[in-house]
Amino acid sequence: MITIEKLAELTNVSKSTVSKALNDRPDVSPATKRKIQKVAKEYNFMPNAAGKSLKSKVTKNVGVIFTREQHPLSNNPFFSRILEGIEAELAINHYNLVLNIIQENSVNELPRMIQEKSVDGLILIGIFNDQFIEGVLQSKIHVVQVDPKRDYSSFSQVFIDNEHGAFLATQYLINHGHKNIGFISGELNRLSFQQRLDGYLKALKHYRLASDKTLIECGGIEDGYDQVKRIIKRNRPTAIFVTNDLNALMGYNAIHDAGLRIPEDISVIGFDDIWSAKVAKPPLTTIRVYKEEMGSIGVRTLLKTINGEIDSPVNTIVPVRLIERQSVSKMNGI
Amino acid sequence: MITIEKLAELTNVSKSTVSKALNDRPDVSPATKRKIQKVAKEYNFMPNAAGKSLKSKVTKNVGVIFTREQHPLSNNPFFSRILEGIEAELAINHYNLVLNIIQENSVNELPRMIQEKSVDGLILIGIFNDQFIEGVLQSKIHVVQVDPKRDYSSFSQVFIDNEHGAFLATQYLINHGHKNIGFISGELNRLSFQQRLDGYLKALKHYRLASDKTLIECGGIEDGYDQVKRIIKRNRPTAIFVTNDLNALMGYNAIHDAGLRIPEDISVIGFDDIWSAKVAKPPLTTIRVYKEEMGSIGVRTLLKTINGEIDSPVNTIVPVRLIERQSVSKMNGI
DNA sequence: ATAGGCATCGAAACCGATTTCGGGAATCCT
DNA sequence: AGGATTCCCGAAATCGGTTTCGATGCCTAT
Repeated sequence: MITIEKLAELTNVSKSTVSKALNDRPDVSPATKRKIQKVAKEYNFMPNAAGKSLKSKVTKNVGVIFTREQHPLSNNPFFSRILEGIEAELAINHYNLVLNIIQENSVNELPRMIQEKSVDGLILIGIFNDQFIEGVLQSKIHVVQVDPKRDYSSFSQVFIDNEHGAFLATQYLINHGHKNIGFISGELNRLSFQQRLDGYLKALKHYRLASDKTLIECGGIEDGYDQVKRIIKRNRPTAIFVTNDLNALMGYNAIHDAGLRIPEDISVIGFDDIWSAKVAKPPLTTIRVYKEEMGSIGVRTLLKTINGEIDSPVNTIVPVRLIERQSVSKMNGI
Repeated sequence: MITIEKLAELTNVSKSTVSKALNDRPDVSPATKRKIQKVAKEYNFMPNAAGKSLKSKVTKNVGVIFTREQHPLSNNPFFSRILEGIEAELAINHYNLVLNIIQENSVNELPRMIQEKSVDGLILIGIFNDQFIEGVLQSKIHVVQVDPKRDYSSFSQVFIDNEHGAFLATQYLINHGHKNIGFISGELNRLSFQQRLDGYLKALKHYRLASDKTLIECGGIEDGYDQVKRIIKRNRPTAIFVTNDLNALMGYNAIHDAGLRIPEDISVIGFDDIWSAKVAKPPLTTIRVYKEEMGSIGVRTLLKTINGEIDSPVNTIVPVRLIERQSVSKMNGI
């Protein structure tokens, strides 16, 4: 492998001049600049990463940290989509992506890449304990949080428009004549679920429907099957808004097992628009979340703060959209 | 951030001694070793990655490269599972994971991480063109290929036991009384599909059933819906072996649209065991592939070759298992 | 002709680690 | 006691870049 030193010999200049030529610095004559760049290309020269970052303090790496709960992350359909968005955006900006997956509430030390100073910035997705956040904060590294489960005001954040999405979903059910609408979600201490509940309640209020606590099922062991089962037994709704597709599809089975049909007996609407939603029987009407875009936006704002174009945290909200399929029916008279 | 130089001042020794103490070299007295390590822990010292790898030539990074076709990789349910397996195994071995996703047949240059010498080894998943392979080869970097689509004999490889899995699936259908068994797969130039076809044919031969070309549908635009549709129209089988779950589930819809029931009219068996297979209606009987394990094995053999414990390529085949669910029925008389 | 200014280049320091090698002190052997 | 080992330790070189700053040569203005 060729080094800058060898290039200097080949072109009969000093290695400082080579460095300056390759970085297009002003104090090199256009002629020698061209000469050096030509030879560099010829020999397929690429500066050694370690040498470069040792002095310059920039690594051109960004760390991406996901947290998982018990279950493998792969079950989270957001994971790969967001990751792919992040990867693509980093690639076109010539940054490397260093991936880390950590246990949600493991109190282990900071990832090595932070302590070793081998990343210029960090993208966080998931739930992090205070100790972790504290450590990141005092490492002075640039951070943006994607789809935060709590409000981390010290970082730039990329949000899903949860409230609006939930509003759309609920509104859609209402417009189809449903008045008895169930709501199912995970723990409300996850920001996104709280916001989706807010959107649901807002839509009910807007259309002057009473909200009913027996129609709402949040948290506990988040299992669409059991949640749907309970809500059907307690107060038979004509439609259920399950705030993520994974549980909506598990809810499908609960509905079938109760001897009911979708959407004739019960309508279901989801949130996320994962792949399985499309091939489910019946295909699930849901709120689409632009996952790749979230990753891409996260990267773009991170790079801006790395480059000093942003000095204080900025929050951005990415829109959602209702995808109409076949899991919602019109009620009588509509 | 504290450096080795500062540590030297704090402990009143030279920085060479500090380095040796922290790396547990023999020529430092136990006493000073303890002293230095204590202070290092106290100040939370972590050696700078760039400085370390510049001289020592080891980066403690491994590159992971996936290829994708047109579709986003996220649609490939193997992606996240294998990746997660890789991540976990790298993490416990204190390696960083640098992720790259490239277009399947883009002739672009080698990923920067290779040219910059910022990884100690490479894990490849997918299809790579010859130019790429050539580049990797002459970069002298250590490589292992996971689930290869062709036989890259110059690298260590981790295979799925495709042939045996296909044999198991076909055998299972035969044991349930099916004689007219369809086979659907992607292009046979993908090694895994060829091997699955081999297993299918082997099982037919073993049970003395004739194979029938009109029952076999490989490649083209790989779309389970159309493939199943065609095969049903051409030669109505009582069971179909679709060699990946994704297409098997799309095939479900084709069967339904033809007015047929699963498994009463047509049995279906898949391959891969993706998440959706479990929640489909009916739940899909399939061959489980241990995806995390493949990633983990890939990493382990890579690290072994990095450490010089392996000098020539080694292939490992990871077993599969039949997961019995409800998409296959017994034929009359069984 | 001389001073000042500008463009171009290179020597050397530097970044933070590892590693080599030589020297001094302590210990061993006869 | 004297020589040979062994044990510890540090000075300095090294890895591959970047950056500072001074030197040189040429051009211009006076």
